[in-house]
Amino acid sequence: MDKELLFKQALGLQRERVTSPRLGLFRIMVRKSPLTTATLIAEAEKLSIDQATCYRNLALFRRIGLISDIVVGGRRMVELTDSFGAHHHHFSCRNCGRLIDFDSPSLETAISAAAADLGAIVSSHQLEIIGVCAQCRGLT
Amino acid sequence: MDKELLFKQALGLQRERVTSPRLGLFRIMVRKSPLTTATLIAEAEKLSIDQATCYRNLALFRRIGLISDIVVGGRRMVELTDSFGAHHHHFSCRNCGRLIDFDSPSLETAISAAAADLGAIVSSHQLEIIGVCAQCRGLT
DNA sequence: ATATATGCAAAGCATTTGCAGACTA
DNA sequence: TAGTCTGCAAATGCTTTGCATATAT
Repeated sequence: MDKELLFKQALGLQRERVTSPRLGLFRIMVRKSPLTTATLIAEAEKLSIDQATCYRNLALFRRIGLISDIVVGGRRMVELTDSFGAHHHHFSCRNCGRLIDFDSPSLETAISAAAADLGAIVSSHQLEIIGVCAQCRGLT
Repeated sequence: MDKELLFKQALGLQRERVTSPRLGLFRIMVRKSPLTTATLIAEAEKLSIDQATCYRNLALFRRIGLISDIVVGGRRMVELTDSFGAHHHHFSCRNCGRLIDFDSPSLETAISAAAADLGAIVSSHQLEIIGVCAQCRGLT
């Protein structure tokens, strides 16, 4: 369950090298996922990691399934896949912009059922709900 | 139920003008939604609509809720919102790249329930399932 | 008639690429 | 050591903006 170990193993399995910039980028992501490329690049710069290296490794991480691209609250972001955290979905508040992670077993069931209806096999899925959060509704 | 009429009304309600480039862009979208900005710009060019006009109107359409940004099959796209078609979700086949629209009442129920658990009100939601389609599985 | 939208061209960001040196396995 | 990865800098691509003219209401 050690994320960095999983990360190194994932690279190893693909015959990809474990380098210090790669580890640095991964740590930033663990800390900030989901994040924009701009944020990643800004954080990476503090560690003297070049932006070309950021983009090259984003492509690599994507290729080997470590991250996925999502749109939350209308902004493009990159997020570590479920391998590095509990599976979850996003609720995005259109009033305060807050992002809330959540999960629901019955939702998962419904998703599997929908895919089964199509005769398809699911490898992953992502859901975003946009609305107004409890706090903004004054329920808190 | 005439889409163009709805479109004109939506603009009118916001005190936005109905212009020929706007109508042209809308028609392209009705025909190709979901599409990439690159596709939109390419189609628009055939109608002598400038790319600056594309971007300015994409921003407008987004602002008044006519389109939304999604990521399908790892590609950023723009899609007409439910006002202009039946509500649906996307299934994207990782093998053949095919995009299948689907909807499922029990899924909708599960989504509402999940939001209710958060104390939130839903204004919209979007789901993408990635997997292998029936045809690629040889079930067809 | 008046305010807004458009096309064109230029500016501003974001992303990718070429290359020589640094580093992993 | 051999082959890959990195930083740097330049190139490319995507999106936004300024301005004079055209257009919708």
